[in-house]
Parts: sequence; structure tokens; C-alpha cells
Amino acid sequence: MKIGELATVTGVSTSRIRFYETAGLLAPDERTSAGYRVYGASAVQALRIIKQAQAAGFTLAEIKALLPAPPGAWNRDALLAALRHKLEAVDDMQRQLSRSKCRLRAVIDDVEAKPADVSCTENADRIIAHLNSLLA
Amino acid sequence: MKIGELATVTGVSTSRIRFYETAGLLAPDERTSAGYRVYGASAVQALRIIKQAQAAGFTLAEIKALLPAPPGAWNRDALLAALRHKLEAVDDMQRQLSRSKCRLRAVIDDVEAKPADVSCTENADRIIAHLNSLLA
DNA sequence: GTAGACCTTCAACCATAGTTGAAGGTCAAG
DNA sequence: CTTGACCTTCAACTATGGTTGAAGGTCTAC
Repeated sequence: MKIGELATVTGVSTSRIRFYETAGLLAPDERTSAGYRVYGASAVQALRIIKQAQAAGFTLAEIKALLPAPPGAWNRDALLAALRHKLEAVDDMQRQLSRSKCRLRAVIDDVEAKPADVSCTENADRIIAHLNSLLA
Repeated sequence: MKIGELATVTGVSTSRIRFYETAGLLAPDERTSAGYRVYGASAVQALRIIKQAQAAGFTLAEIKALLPAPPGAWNRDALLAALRHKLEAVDDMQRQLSRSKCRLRAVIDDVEAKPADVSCTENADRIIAHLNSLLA
């Protein structure tokens, strides 16, 4: 499979695939005599895993650390540690987002509670006061 | 208050404060005859609000749109719409993170379930199969 | 009057995650 | 044997959110 086909089957642009290669994430299995990149079926899986890992919040550098070149050479303990670490990071992000939601909802309630005809200037002062009260 | 003092009381670096100024987020109230930036107390609040908004996931461009120069000139409806829109975006992020957590936990369970002495190569194949099964 | 702390602007640089374009090579069909 | 699709490399550019450094002006104290 050449890079164009890999791109169409995975929905990942060719420039992105080449970029991942320079980032050390995905090397072609071979090159033709003309220098064309040739990929096996595992490249499709690798790209799917990369997409998943990105969706899970991993940076490309982290993904690279977790995907050492031969997919059989994984270090179980390091992999587990990285996964658990990431899980904690995701938890932190969720807690952060929960706090964001609380703040957002509080501000929305406050803005909604004011009749539209109250002076915008006075309102702004109230809202700033409200925002400040939320700064924990 | 000059920029250095503003920086120490808010914990925001002077370079960052100047950067926010070029981004149109925070202008000094005046300049001294020597060109030094002079800020009022409202700058402290503005920086706190910017910090909060960033923590809530707003980009600087979005914050700029929500903080028009005179803090009294807010458009109530636009503000509410932007806040609600952001709340939905935060919800989306949380859902995304929940899915990430499910995937991460499934992979962790799978890796943990294998005794450490099983061939790493075979294991890797299993994990890849597992990851693929999770690709929704 | 000079040292040191603080301020100014402007340009360049960092990381992250890519995209875009130029210049050129390859390959299959007509 | 040329056209068009596809491939190559490399450099430059995008956006976001800043930091760093150079060169120089200002202010305060001694």
C-alpha cells in the first residue's frame, strides 16, 4: 500500500502521515526502488491507535514513547504506569472541567437573573463582583 | 501601578501582560511621560478574569470577544449565548474524556490480566486486537 | 554622577501539530 | 512519448500562547 491509499483508507492526510514519520511515530515497511513509501496493514492499525491516543489526550511525544518501533517490544510495567498516569491526568481534566462548568453556570444564572433593562454598566460591576467571588 | 507591580500582585509575568496588550485583551489606563504603562485596580480583576476564562477553556480570542474595551459595554444576549455555547463545549469535552477513560481502563485491565511471563510479542498482538475492538 | 532596578520596543525563538507550495521524479494509459 | 495522477524532499507558513534577548531610556539612592 502506498501513502495515498493509506491516507484514503484511514482518513489521515498524506502530509500528516509523513509528519508522523518525521516525528518517529510511523515508518513505512519499505520503499520501492523509486523511493515510494510502502506500508503494510499494520500501518492502518497504527494510525487508528494514534488517533485514539490523541483523542484520549496523549501528545504525539507520549504516543511515541508508548509505541516503540517493533510493536512486540513493549515494556508491560512502563506501559501500565503510563496508562495509569494518563488516567489520572484525564481525571484531573474532568475535575477542572467540572469546576469550569460550575463557574460558567453561576455566571449564566447571574446574567439571566438581571432584567434586560437594568443598566449594563451596573450589571457589569455585579458580574465582575460575581466572577471575583468565584475565584477560588 | 506599573507593570512590574501588576505582575507581582497577579502572578502574571510582565511579558505575558504585554502580550495580552498586543492581543487586544488588556490596555494600560495611561502611560507616564516616559512611556511606562500605568494600570488601575481593574487590571488586576481583568487578569483574574482572563485566568479564569482560560481555565474554563476559552481561547484568548474568545476572551477578547467577551471583554470589550469598556467593561460596561457588554451585550447581555451575546454574552449569554457565548457562555451557553462554551458550556456545551465543556460538556462535549467531558463526554470525550469519559470515553477516553473507558478506553484507558479497558486497556489497563487487559494488560493487567496478562501474567507478566506471557510473551510480550503475543501480548502486543492481543492488545492491538483489544484496542481495535474499542474503536467505535 | 553613577549604579542598579525598572521600564521601553522589536525581533527572534520555543513547542505543538500540522499544511502548503515549489521543484522535480515515477508510472500507467492512450 | 506525452499527459495526468501520484510520489519525493525541503523549506516556509499557519495558529496558539507565550518567552528571551538586545539595545536603549528612566528613576531613585547614594
